[in-house]
Amino acid sequence: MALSAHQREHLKESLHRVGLKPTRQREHVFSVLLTKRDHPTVEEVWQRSRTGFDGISLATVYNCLESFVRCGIVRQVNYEREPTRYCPNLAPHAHFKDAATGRVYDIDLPEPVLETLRRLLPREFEPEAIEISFHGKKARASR
Amino acid sequence: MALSAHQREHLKESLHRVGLKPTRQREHVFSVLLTKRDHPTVEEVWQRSRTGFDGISLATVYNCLESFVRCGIVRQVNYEREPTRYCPNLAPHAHFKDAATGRVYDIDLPEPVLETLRRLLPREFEPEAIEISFHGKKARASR
DNA sequence: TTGCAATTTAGACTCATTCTAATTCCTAGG
DNA sequence: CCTAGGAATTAGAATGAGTCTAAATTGCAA
Ligand SMILES: [Mn+2]
Ligand SMILES: [Mn+2]
Ligand SMILES: [Zn+2]
Ligand SMILES: [Zn+2]
Repeated sequence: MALSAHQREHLKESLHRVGLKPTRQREHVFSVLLTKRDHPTVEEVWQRSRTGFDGISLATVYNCLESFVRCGIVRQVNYEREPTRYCPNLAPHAHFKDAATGRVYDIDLPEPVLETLRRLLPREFEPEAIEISFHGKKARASR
Repeated sequence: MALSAHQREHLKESLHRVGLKPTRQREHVFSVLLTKRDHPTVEEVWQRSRTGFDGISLATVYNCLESFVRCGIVRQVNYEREPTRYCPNLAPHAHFKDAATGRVYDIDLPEPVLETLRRLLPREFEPEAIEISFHGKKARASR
């Protein structure tokens, strides 16, 4: 799936802010991330990218994803020491990993909850990032 | 520092529950974890263990720590893909990693806060574990 | 056109962790 | 005491996600 004009602009501008250029590879890999928002690993992004962009190298996928993280439009998600996953959801959210399928879901994080967490810290701690990960079972049901 | 009778008993019983035996190496490595509670990596645990138990191997330190995790008396702490750290604090707590020093601190987690977090999950999600990690700066002060 | 810097690429490399297979330890039974 | 057998320990090899290197390729701007 190709990027919309709006998405392409978002990417271009974000990259530009950190001195990087939009390239064919970056646009394609970004569109792959947006198309199926299931927190893919680098290998998965690579496999998906190869259909629609043959010859793209694994190294380039690593590089593209690193660029996106650097310019703040993608987050890395780590569970234990498994391969890093990538998430283009820019809203504050936690992650839930289903033990049965390995799939990772986004969980919305309201600002008041974040504030509650920040208040747990003694005065001398100045947090720059908070990461919340759930792990458990997801029952079949709804949606 | 040697284990107290109470600590030795705790270790013995915990290992026993999962079919493992207390050994000289396990007791020593466990005492190392309790002596300086700064979330050491395996390498650090190994270095500390070697004074007081010469000849203990890195493989054994890996094995001991895995045993402790398996029987529930030690937690693994991961930040990004850095080497795994180990924590013998059994109370529910989050972690704060100081960007300047790399040191990891325990942050107490009151049950009501955990409950608030669990309530963020849609009905079909059944969490078994919640992990909360802060990252930021810690100002000099207090203590 | 040409020149140049950024990007892409293949493949080598790193290093935390896991695995393997050989030794050592412990202890229950004789 | 002895000894057999299972558990634990050990050194070193293997694994694999991620990083690095150095050589092509690309895309612009002069
Ligand atoms: Mn983690
Ligand atoms: Mn993490
Ligand atoms: Zn996400
Ligand atoms: Zn801790």
